[in-house]
Amino acid sequence: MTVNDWFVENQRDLPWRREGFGAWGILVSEVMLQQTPVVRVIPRLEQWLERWPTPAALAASPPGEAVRAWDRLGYPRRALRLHAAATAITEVHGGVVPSDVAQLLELPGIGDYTARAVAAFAFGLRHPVVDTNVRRVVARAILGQGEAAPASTRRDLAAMEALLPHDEPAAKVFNAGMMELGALVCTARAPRCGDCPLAGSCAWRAAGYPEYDGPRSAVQAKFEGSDRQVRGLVMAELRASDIPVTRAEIERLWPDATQLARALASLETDGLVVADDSDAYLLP
DNA sequence: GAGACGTGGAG
DNA sequence: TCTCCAAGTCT
Repeated sequence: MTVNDWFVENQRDLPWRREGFGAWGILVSEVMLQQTPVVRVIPRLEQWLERWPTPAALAASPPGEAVRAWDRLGYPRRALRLHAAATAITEVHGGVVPSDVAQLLELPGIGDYTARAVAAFAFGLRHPVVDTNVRRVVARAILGQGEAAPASTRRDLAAMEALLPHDEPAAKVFNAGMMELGALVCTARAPRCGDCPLAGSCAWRAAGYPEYDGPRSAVQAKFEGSDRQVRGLVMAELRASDIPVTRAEIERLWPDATQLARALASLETDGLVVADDSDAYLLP
């Protein structure tokens, strides 16, 4: 069976796939989905779009409100960048999400994946879309490897380009289908090869599922005790407060004063936190 | 290219 | 309990 046929039959009913969802909604969904599971994105996305149905609406709110509404999706710099992207769309593109990949890449927080995802899914343009799912499916089905090598934009885009149907609508379905296949069937942990439309032609399966022996991506640093954890605690405190939080209150969040100061300073550098004139802290 | 950057669910 | 992983981006 082809990936496209499989997708038409087996795709999930996700909000951003609904007819007429809109480029802005798709852009927001793609940013929220960066490193964050679908199930956690859906409720937050719907609240977000109800409050900010257009880029101009978001741009008209303070950036801190975007950070607050981001809630616990993680990587709150994404919220700040999404706000900055909304501002750029409003001021530079007349409030209309651009369809051009190069223009999308100019927007804060929009990288190689998201730019092409928006161009392909919101505008139906034929661009290879490569995320972690696609890289894994290609690694297995085409290259015969159990895992994808560390990401390489040039190589990954070329590999997907070679597989992409020439026809524009078919290309859009194929992009979505490869991602969906990786998300539902060709999963990282325990792939369900019995349900895979590519089982008959899969190079990895044909080779007897050899163990992956290539270069591996770096293992994510331990979270417990990290600056990331401290930053997360500070941000949760600020999100929960309508008024500036005093330095003393923040210092109660973490026993290591040096590490806390470092985390707080990095949050200020990122623009996620602002200090007022009485050494209290708040969202921008 | 390596490393930083949140959060929470699954096995 | 602990490791892995989830539609990446930026420096």
